[in-house]
Amino acid sequence: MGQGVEWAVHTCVLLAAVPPDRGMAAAKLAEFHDLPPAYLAKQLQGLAAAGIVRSVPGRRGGYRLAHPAAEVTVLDVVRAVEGSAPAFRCTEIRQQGPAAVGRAHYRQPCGIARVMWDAEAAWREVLAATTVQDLLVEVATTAAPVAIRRTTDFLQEAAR
Amino acid sequence: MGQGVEWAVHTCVLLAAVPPDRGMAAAKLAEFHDLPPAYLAKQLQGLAAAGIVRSVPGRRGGYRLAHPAAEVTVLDVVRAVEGSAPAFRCTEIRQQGPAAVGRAHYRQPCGIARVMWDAEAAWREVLAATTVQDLLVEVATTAAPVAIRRTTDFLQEAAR
DNA sequence: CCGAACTCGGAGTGCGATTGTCCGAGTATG
DNA sequence: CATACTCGGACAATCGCACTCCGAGTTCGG
Repeated sequence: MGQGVEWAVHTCVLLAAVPPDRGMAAAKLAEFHDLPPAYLAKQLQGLAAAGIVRSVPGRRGGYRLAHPAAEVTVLDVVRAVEGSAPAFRCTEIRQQGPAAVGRAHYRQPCGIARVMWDAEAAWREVLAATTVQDLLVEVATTAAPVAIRRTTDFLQEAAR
Repeated sequence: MGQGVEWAVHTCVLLAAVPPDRGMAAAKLAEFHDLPPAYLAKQLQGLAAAGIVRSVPGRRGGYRLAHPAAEVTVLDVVRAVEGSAPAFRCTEIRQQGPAAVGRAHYRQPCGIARVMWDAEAAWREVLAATTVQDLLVEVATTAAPVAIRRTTDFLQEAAR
């Protein structure tokens, strides 16, 4: 799993904490987590292309969530960054070798692939059950008061 | 996900089809699925190191399953080849940046990491629910009779 | 109306992991 | 005891990820 996933989810949670009609520049988003600004920008491009965030160009531009935080699941963010291709690729090696028979005889998909795909479906189901809103609420209720204060201070300074 | 996973699982299912006190050479295992012999040998080394298969050196040596096929889960095979490290690595970026506070304030693990790890746990659970024996039975009951015949012919010729 | 500064967007680069290959050490056989 | 066949680990090529930089576009201030 790529490193960018962690950054993207954290960034979306941060964006969920700014007022819905405000945005934040990519450089500020990177500064909040001390990340390489240029590379986070690349991830944000992926999020924008997937419709998770909306980019606003210009002098006071930046990024903002394209939809309410309660409607954005963790799965959406992961798929935007990592792509939606299944992790397991079945190359149908059962159709190769001395025991292979005509292609028409393999009507059902390979049992191994089915198990792998079922596992990935269970994985996606868990990720789809949690929204960015849920994550924000959890942080807001469990984080130390000092950390919350510093975050609000940062938001007041950096939000547009 | 690595390509070797598919090869390893298919190979274990094939090994489950040979009599328990017999084995098969790596070259023959590769020939059955038309795979690069040297690279499959590498995967088999991983399986042997993890205790999934047992290697027999010498003139009439080869590989055989180290345990009954009903006791080997797909998860075991995947972890032997891909490693048991979690796909998602939490680098604790919440502890970096201007809003970070002392390390002692982060008692609970990061909520994002928890969701990711829950998803991976669900993934592993599905993979652990299917054994190599299950896969072999499914192939034996659903494959075309011609394919089964060719497989048994191959086994009689290649098994040791 | 115009200049300027700041924003996003895509093209370009280095590195680590995976893929793939080879030859040597070891063992049961005849 | 010689041999032929096996596994085992050491050795390159390829691909995707991590990272950076500069140009196009837009809004703000004068």
